[in-house]
Parts: sequence; C-alpha cells; structure tokens
Amino acid sequence: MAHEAQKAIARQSLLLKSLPEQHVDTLLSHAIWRRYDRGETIFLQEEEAKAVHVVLAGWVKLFRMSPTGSEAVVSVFTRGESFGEAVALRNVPYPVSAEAVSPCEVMHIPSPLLLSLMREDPEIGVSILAATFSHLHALVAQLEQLKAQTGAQRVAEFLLNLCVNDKGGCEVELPYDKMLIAGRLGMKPESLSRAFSRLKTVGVRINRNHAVISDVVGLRDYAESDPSEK
Amino acid sequence: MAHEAQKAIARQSLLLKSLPEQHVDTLLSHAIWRRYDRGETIFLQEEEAKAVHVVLAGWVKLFRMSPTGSEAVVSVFTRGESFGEAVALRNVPYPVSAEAVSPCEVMHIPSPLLLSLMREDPEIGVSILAATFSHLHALVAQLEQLKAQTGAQRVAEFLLNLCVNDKGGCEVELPYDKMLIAGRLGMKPESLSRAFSRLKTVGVRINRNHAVISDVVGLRDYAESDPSEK
DNA sequence: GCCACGACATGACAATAGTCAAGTTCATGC
DNA sequence: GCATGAACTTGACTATTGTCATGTCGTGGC
Repeated sequence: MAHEAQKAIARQSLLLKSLPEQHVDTLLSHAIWRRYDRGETIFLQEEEAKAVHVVLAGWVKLFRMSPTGSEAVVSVFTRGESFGEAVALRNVPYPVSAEAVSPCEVMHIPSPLLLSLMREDPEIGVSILAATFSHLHALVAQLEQLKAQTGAQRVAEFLLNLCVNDKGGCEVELPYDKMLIAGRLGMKPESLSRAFSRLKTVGVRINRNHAVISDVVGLRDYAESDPSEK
Repeated sequence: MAHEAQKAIARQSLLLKSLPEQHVDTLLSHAIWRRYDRGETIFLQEEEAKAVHVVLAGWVKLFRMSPTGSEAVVSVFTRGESFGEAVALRNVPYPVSAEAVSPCEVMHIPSPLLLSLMREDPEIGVSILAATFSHLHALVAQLEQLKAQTGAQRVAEFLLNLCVNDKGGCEVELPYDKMLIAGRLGMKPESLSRAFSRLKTVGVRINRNHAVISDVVGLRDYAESDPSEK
C-alpha cells in the first residue's frame, strides 16, 4: 500500500492533476505500487500494455533496441511524470522498453480501470491526451535537436534545462549517469566527454556529477547559434 | 463542399474509420474542405490550434524552425492521414508548422465540434488517442533511426517502406522531392545523393524519381546491419 | 526554340562524431 | 586494506557528414 507522500506526488502528475478529486481517489486506491531496483525492467518492447505508469521516485528510461542490438534512449522520466498512456488504452504492444536506472517507486494504473472511468467521464480522455501531447511535444523537440544541432549544442541545451534561473550563473547536479545522458542526447560517452570539454570555452565546468555554469545567457547563445558559424 | 470521393477518403482515415457512422456523418458535414497550392502554409508553429486536419490528396510536411533559421522536417503526410489531434483538443499552440509540398486537398474538423462530440461519446476519445499514438510511434521509430543508423541505412529503410512486396526485387517512385526526402531523413541533399550512390553496391538504382531495388532482402540486411561492421 | 532557374550530382575540404586503446578514478565486495 | 570492475577521460585514428563550389539536367516562361 502507498504512503501518503507517494499519493501526493501522484496527484501532482500531469496525468492526474486536472482530474476531479473523486476520480483521482478511485484511481489511487486501485493502483499498484511497486519498488524497482536499479537496472530492473519495468516492461519490455512488444509486451502488451496493461497499465499506465507514474514515476513517484527515481529515474526510469524508455529505450528501443535496434535489430543490431544497439539501444536508443527515447526518454527519461522522474518524479511526477507518467508514461504509457496512449499505449495502455489501446491494447497494443509497447513500442519501447522501460527500465529503472536508479532505485524507483512506480505506480501502475490498470488500463481497464482507466478505460471504464473514461467511459463515465470523457474529461479523463482529455487528461490522457494532455499527457500524451506533452510526450509528443518532447519527441518533436528531441527530433529537432538531433537534426539541427551538433552534439555540444545538445549538451548545452540539456544543461540549460537543468537550470532554474535564466540569467547569470548557476550550479546544477547531473541527474543520472553520463552514459545515460549520452544515450539520451544521441551520442557515445566519449563524445559527451569531448562536448563537455568544448563547453569549457563558454564557461561550463564539470566535476563528477556537478556542473557549474558561469554564464547562462552565453550558453543559450551557444546552443542556439548556427553550427556552421563556429 | 466536398465530393463523395473525398468523403470516402476521409472515412478511411485512422481517425475516423472506427467511429460510428452517425458521428462520422456529423463531422464530415461540418468540416471545412480546402485546396492548397504547393508551398502554401496550412498553419504556423505557435499558432493556436482550432482544427484537426485530414489530408485527402497531395503531400503535407510538418516541420520546425530552429532559432537559427534551419528547418527540421518532423513528418510528411499524405492521403488518408490526419494530424494535429492532440493539439487541437487542448487549445495549446502548435509545436510545428504545416505546409503543402504539392497541390493538396485537406479537410479541417473544427476542434469545438470534436470536443463536444467527445463529451457525448467517449469512444471518440479512443479514436483520437489511436491516431495520436500512431504519430507517437512514428516519432519514436524516427528517433531510433537517427540515433542508431547511418544516413545510407535510413535511406535504405525509407526505400523499403515504399516497397510492397517483401522479397525479390521491386520498382518504386520517390513520392516527393529529394530535398524533402533528405530533410525527412535528417540529412543534407548532398548526403542523400551520396547515400544513393553508396546503395548501388546493394543493388539500388536511382533514376530521377524512379528507384529500382534488385534485392529487397539484401537491402533490408543492409539497413539493419551494425553501422560499425561496414 | 531559347533562357533562366531550381533541383540534383560531384569533387575538394573541413567539421563532427564514432572506434579502439590506454589509463584514471571511484565505489564495492571481500 | 586491497582487488575488482564499471564509469569516465583522453589520445590517435577513421568514418561520416556538412560546406562550398562547380557543373549538368529539366521544366516552365517567354
């Protein structure tokens, strides 16, 4: 059974936050709450979806194995984020696999429950679409980055997304392994290392999983500049 | 007003094909039917979505402009395909722009109509989710290609998707400009040219917009082989 | 028919990223 | 404490791709 703290996190997720209290209670009380160890599989590509997943703690990566065995990281989720909405409601196989990349707490909402509630109140469909749209948007943004930016620029954007303040300097912690960051940004770990050292010229220092950005505006200029201008 | 032939195409779209006849009739009779010339804009990034779009004839590209002015093609749609579902139902701005890349016929379903119908019958929400999921899936597949395959391999997959038969040889027409194919595959036109000439060694001949594939199985092997093995 | 322009092909070169190998650091188990 | 192994960094080299320049080929306008 779930702690109140976990329920509070679930309530804040994009999927649930705009639903009527009463429905949220129903969903939370029928949900399955599970802990995953680092490296543990949550579901596999081609498996049939039976639930929608909400991350309560830790980090989960979605990835795809190509026929050759190399893996492509599609997205990385953390506290308060949900995934699998569009798949769960249609009884189709997952297009990706999901794996815990740190110890995780994940809530699973059985899809039949969500479906039956949706037939009662169409507003739930809108909530699901909202969450799905945000995934769609994230994928589009990622595609644009891959097609229009160099590796170092993608790293710069990644760091900027970790910053809270939008000017001056700031210090951030890298949220997960550099290997995973590299995968998420579509490059090899070696290239990520080199991208980091290239960013030294625009005021970025990396030490372990700690990053110091001395000039956020300058870094943003770098990220958005034309690759051919450098 | 629409020809019956156009309505028939719309009925076959993923968005509408599984809906009850009665709802489809309502939607079709309130839809807006428009013709677009090559190069004409259908909507712009950041514009607020007011409709869902169904392509009846021609080709439409969705693309994103990066801050530097370079464009990244996100997807290309043709007869029977719909786009903008998840955006239209949420009153959020489009994350992409849409442009006709050939003379086009496009049907627009006003989103308030779709929303009100959805509140009557939640099944419509499922249909919209189905269409949205297929876009999500396509983006994930594209991401995987970009991250795990070389340019020539992406071109090989593109050609394979145009083939109907799955063994032996086949001949296909390239559906649109090579410039657009290049954009869709995340490369420059020059790189596409070179990818084509590289594919000569696996039995692919390109002449104008006509492609001859002498060995579909061999080409598939090539597309799925490890990039480092060549 | 001729011209102009855009799409496309190709060569030379530069920039970028992947590969392979060697070495460092750090967390873990014993 | 020490050994082990995984994550990470760095260097040298290669492969791939982008850039720029040039040339060809067709299509559409006149």
